[in-house]
Amino acid sequence: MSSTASEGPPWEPDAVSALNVDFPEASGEPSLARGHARARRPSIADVASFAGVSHQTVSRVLNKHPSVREITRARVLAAIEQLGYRPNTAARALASGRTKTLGVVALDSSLYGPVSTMFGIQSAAQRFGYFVSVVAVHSIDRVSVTEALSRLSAQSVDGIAIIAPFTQAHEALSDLPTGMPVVAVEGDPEADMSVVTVDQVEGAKLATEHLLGHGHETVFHVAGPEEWLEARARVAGWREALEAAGADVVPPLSGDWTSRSGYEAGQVLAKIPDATALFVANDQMALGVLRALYERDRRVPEDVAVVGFDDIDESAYFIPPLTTVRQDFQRVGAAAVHILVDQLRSGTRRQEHVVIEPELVCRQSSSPRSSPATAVTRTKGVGLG
Amino acid sequence: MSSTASEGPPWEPDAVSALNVDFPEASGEPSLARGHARARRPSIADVASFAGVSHQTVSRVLNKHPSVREITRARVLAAIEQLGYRPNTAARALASGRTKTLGVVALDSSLYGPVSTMFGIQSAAQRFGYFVSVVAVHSIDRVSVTEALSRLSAQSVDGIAIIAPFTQAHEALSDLPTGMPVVAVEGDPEADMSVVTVDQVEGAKLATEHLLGHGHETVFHVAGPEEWLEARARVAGWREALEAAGADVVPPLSGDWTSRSGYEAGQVLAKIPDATALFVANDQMALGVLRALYERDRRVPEDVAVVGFDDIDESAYFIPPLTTVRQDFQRVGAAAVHILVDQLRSGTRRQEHVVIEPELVCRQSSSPRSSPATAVTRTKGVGLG
DNA sequence: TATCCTAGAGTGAACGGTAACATGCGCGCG
DNA sequence: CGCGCGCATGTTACCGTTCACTCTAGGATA
Repeated sequence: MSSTASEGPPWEPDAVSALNVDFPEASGEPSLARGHARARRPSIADVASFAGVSHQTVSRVLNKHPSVREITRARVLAAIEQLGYRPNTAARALASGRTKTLGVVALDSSLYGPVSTMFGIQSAAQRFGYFVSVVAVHSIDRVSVTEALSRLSAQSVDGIAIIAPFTQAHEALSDLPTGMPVVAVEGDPEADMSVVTVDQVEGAKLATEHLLGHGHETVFHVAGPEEWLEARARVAGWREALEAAGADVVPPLSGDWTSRSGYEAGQVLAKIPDATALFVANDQMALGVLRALYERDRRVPEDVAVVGFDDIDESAYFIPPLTTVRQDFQRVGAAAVHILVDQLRSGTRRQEHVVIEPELVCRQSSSPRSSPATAVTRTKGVGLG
Repeated sequence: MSSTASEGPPWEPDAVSALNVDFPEASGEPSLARGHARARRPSIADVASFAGVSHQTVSRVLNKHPSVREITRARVLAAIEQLGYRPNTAARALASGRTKTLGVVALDSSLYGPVSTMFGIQSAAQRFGYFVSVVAVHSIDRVSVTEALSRLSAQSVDGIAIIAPFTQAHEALSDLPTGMPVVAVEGDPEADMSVVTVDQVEGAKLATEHLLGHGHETVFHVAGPEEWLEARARVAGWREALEAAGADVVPPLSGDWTSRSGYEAGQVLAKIPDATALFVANDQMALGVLRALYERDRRVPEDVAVVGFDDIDESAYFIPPLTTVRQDFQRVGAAAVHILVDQLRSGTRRQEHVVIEPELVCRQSSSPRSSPATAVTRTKGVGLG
């Protein structure tokens, strides 16, 4: 009768039913609890006998097998709805070997990049009907990563994403079962596995060229920890841009991503008269740098221009608002999931390298001071070159 | 013979074996991959026949059943080690009904508090041998939360923690199957379920009293969004402190936790000459406030004293360094997991309310300016009363 | 018209564990 | 000395799906 509703069972991630916010509150069918009937959850067999078909037919409907007559399909779906049936993931996993779960290895820190990436992965996975199981590691030594992978593999996840931008992480991956799809997020593009990265080199170039374009002789750099691939790539991009412009390359200072380390680097840089343009490898450190400059009465941007990296939410409200390089972590996460799902579907294990382009966001910290009101709201990359 | 090694199988979270970083690299037993033998993973039956016992005996060893002779136990463990056996979680879940997985409903944002809590939960869960499955929600309307719970319940997690500090979240919980242990993190202490909270009222009082102690007539407040219980509790604590001191209660402004909203509030407050002391409901907003005050040439702390809430990593490097209230999210997460695991073990569903005390961290933004060097490093709550 | 193929449906056996019950054996007790 | 009890172990039945077959009817093909 009312065949206008979306096809397929209600728990499936389905673009149509996702939009269908038509919530029949008054309906007799309770959403999660079976209400008064304290019996066990209905199984596929219950559905089968209720619909008058074999359990296998129900299974076929559930898995969208083509050779099921439309009328039968409808009867089964009706039975499913009636009984409030939900498939048992454990049983499904046992029988099929697939868990519909992706594992994520994430660094146990509130760093903006990793966290945003994790949520990006989570939301993309959800769209594809996958669960996400997170294992956090305190540090990315090989032992920790191996142990994390071991946990995930014990849980027999279908695929693994590692947000652990270290070379060591790649080594640990080598002793994973070979069948398991893996993607390294912000990993080494040279590694022999699928990788999703933001083009850090390009981002660093954008930042450096932007500063050079304002007439600075050269650009000083506060780098991230050497173990981080991102930190290295940003150094490389910065160096390339300087060399291309024939500018001096002053050895970079290096921090550990924290505001504290940025502050310390800033204290050094504030004493160098020539340091009129700074490219800082992330926004947190840039905050520390700004503070150090402020304490030494070096005005930003008049005396020193500063550019950060990441575009954290707060950077538009630093003093002064920070010019920075934005990375679209949502897309990074989505790309990672795409790769895993593709490999899962096709069964192939080809290596894919997705590169996402960053974007320069110009604010006051790198340009002659303009009126505050406009400067604060103007966050899109308005070229000043 | 060599009974000095840790008891029990190697994958178990075991304090002893966790410390045992004695990594026999040269051992013939591959850690994850079965190496050349491309056969399927060994099952409990393989272990049983290898050890010359029944599969049930193996199961008993795995589950630490008491009545297994020591010698048998050793034989089984040896077989397990030999074959590199790892239990199949899906099969275990199917047979036992328990998945050893905790579900976490988290807000899809990089807000410091929720993220830190999530990692706190993750690491505590890991200690207890539980996996963590995360479902992110974009907002905490009832529909989103219900859907998130539905996903977790489909995955048949053993227990659920909700980091969603809204009253609506509680409503959604009501249609969960009644058997499922649930804990609300930063939830409503009045709700009829287990709750872990930081004492927000107390934290707000600390902040307010601190400011009053510096001789300010009254304290203005920039609150968080009204839907957030934490925001409300902070308002309540602030109000209580003011009333206890007989100070005026000026209606609070309210923001949405972002620096932007703090900036907007700050623009208003900067115009009010009486506003010499501000308590801002989180550090991000405080950043925006500081910036607005800076633009209007209101000096902090000389003209206006500011106190934030959360103690994010960056707040020590704001201009000036921010006095704020620290919450120990690691402990919050641990407490939440404790409650769930307790309920799981005992089978009871008693309500527990754990309250964690916050701590005031004094920095320059609220006190007469001292020398920068000491002020930056002094982060512990040094009373200035 | 006899034969083959295919769509649609059913049957029984995995999948890898846990749980309940059965068995054998040594030992204390009336 | 027979009985019952508890320990150590084995046997068998699930748990809820998917998978590899089988079966059947009807249409195309020769």
